[in-house]
Amino acid sequence: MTEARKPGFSDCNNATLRRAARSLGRFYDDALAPSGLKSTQFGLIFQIHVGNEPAMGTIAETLIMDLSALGHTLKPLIRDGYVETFPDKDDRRVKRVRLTPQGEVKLDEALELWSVAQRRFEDKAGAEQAAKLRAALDAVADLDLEMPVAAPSK
Amino acid sequence: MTEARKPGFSDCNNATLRRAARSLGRFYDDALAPSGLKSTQFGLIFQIHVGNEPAMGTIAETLIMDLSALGHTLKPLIRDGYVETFPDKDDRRVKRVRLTPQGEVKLDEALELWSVAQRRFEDKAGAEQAAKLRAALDAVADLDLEMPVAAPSK
DNA sequence: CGGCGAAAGTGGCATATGCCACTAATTGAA
DNA sequence: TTCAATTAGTGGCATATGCCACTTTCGCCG
Repeated sequence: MTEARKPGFSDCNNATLRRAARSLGRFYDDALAPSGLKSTQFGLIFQIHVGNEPAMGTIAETLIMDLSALGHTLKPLIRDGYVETFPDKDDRRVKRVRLTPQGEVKLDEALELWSVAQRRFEDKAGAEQAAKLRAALDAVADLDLEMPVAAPSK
Repeated sequence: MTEARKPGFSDCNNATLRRAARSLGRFYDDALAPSGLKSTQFGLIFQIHVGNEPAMGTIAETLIMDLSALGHTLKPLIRDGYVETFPDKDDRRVKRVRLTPQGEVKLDEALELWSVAQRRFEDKAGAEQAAKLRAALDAVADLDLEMPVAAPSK
């Protein structure tokens, strides 16, 4: 095969996804910059806001992220006073999370900025296209891709 | 408005994209684990491989990533002997990148693993759907979203 | 009731990414 | 030729994410 027919890099779903994520991430980050929040922090704060004082594990599951990663990501937000945690009443292993009043204020502030970016994106990409893209992404995120276990052994 | 009608979090294109990226990233990472490479490193190595001893700036542009981020990401690969850099003949500011023989070997090894994951993904998601998704993601990545400058001042 | 295995987090370590301030090399214009 | 503006990278600093090894709690079973 000629040099041109390698397995095809741009065919990698993951690479393509990450590339787009970097691109879009910068755009939303720029838009949110005035609030001092990164687009990831905004997303996390929003999730906490809509959740009912969610447990860390619940948030991690919803956002499909590693629990420890969530813990790390939460730190700067706690440090800056936007978020606070408290132990679950019935299960001391569980740590619940909620926004502080300042966190709520900051969220409102960020939402303003976010909606501008969101609107601009939808304008450029087409609201319908955007909706389809999100649906496709959600479908991908929820796929059960687990590689079949080599040998179920026994 | 009722609690149910907030601007809609899952409507955030960026958040949805990141969530999917985390999900898919883990899948590809798992698949590539035996090679010792992360999916991101694999993508980067592949890009270097197909490029013609590309300059760092060129790679960064292609992958839509920050130049400094690329530099950081390259370090472990250089440390492990998969990649090496050398100054451009005509412009000493430019640093070109290429795979070492070991890097080529590692790439081949990773490609085997990658194709298994890729195939599995396409099976689950549908090759056609996957192709459409990649096209949509590329379109998003290449959108010119720059926020219109507030005031061109002077 | 004692102990074992599961569940939920934490901390440490490593990579992924960005931004900013700086340095080195070039280029273009006076 | 000389110097200001531009271009390509580097290093430092901070967040984003993951995995792994533990520690603390629970839940359950004998």
